Amino acid sequence: MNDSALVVIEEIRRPTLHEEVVDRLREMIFQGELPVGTRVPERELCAKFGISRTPLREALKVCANDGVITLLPNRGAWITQLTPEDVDELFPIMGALEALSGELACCNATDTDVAEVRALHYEMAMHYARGDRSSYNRVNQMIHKKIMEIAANPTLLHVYRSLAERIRRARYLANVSINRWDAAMKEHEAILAALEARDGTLLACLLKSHLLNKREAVKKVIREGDR
Amino acid sequence: MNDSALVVIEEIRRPTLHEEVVDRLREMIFQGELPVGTRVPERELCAKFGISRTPLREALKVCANDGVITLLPNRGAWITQLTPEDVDELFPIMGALEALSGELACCNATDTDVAEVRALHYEMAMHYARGDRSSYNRVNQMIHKKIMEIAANPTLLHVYRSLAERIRRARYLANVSINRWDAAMKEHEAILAALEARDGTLLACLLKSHLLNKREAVKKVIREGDR
DNA sequence: GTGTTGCATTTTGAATGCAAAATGATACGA
DNA sequence: TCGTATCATTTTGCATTCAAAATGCAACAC
Repeated sequence: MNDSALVVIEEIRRPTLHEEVVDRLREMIFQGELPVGTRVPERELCAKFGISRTPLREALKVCANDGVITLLPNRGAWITQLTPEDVDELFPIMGALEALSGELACCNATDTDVAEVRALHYEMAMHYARGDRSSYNRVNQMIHKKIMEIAANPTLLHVYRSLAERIRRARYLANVSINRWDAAMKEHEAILAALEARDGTLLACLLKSHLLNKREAVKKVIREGDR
Repeated sequence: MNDSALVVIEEIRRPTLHEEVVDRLREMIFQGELPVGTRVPERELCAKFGISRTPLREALKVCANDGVITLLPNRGAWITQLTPEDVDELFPIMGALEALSGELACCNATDTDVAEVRALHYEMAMHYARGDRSSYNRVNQMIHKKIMEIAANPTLLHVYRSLAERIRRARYLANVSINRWDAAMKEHEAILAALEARDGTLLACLLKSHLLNKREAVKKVIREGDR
């Protein structure tokens, strides 16, 4: 057999319906189309997606396992309403994971990686200078995502994502009305410096506290009842 | 209405079939009844459990999301075969989470809590002295579980469990032939001391390295092809 | 008017049915 | 003999169906 040409071809991937539906559900919850604390309109969603109940219900089980949806036996599926206590549980965990991503990133980072983060950092600083919060937030996320990528631990990314998904909307809403922008920007300068210095311990520490600083803002959003 | 008598009654909980099946599958994988790397015999399991395919398949989606099972579209469900790389990804994450549990435990621990851990520690020391590995391992797990409980973060416990599930069998097999028993026992003495001193940072550090010390043993088991 | 009971309707959980895809076996050709 | 093509069989993904449970409402008793 000829093994010269085809070395590594990316596997053809056809997502099954339920996987697709999991993504759609998450997105709809984030967008507020499925408001927190309400019942999932099973029949309606089946119609909207043009599918039967089976794949939708499979997706609901998966989301329930991730905590995004709460399944009340015989009483339907509900969009999980986070409590402030949930947030207090989630943030330290995400903090620990983000800290780990920083540690690992410092071990792995090539000069190119660091340059990429630096570029993103300045792009973000630009939006900060212009007072463009929306773009700032977008690039901000890209930086954290990039650090996770440099950490090169797909499992870590998966775990982090599944936790982050639970507070994604509240976090977004909290970011819209960011009220410690100057402080956050300063923190990001320290984060970049730590990465450039490959100081894993420091970067871990910075990322952790940077995240924890958002906790109260997110709790506030949740207490104010979303919207 | 009379609200004097019924204050808090525990909710009646009837697990749905798919939840039950998730637990059964995990247990069967741990026991080696469903050997790693093999296909899940869907039809056979339905018969064995006396259920139809629907709840079984729902359970498979959930397990797949947790990484215990791998779903190949149109080609069935397979018991995930961990690679040494997977282990290298998993251990740092679990280390970070276990470290967090130590930190939190130091914040929360009452004297009663510490006394309970101390008692477990001595029980474990007893089994160590008698060379009873099986009992040692059992009590060992109880100590780590107790620290997680003291940390009082159910979400943390859930995340940790779902990761631990993936290497549960390999970890168990590695423990059976533990070869650094003396060192592990010493580490546990330091762990107890740190908890008694409520030194969260130290305890975090100890728990993390204690766990990481098991990594190579687990990888060895995996490379040797289970069994 | 308030609260309970019984019944019709809706929703849920799980079994079954069916079409598409994958698998395996056999026949055929180089 | 080795490889390819064809076709029957099995397995999978999803839709549909059905029984059990929950919900909503009206009739009734107090």
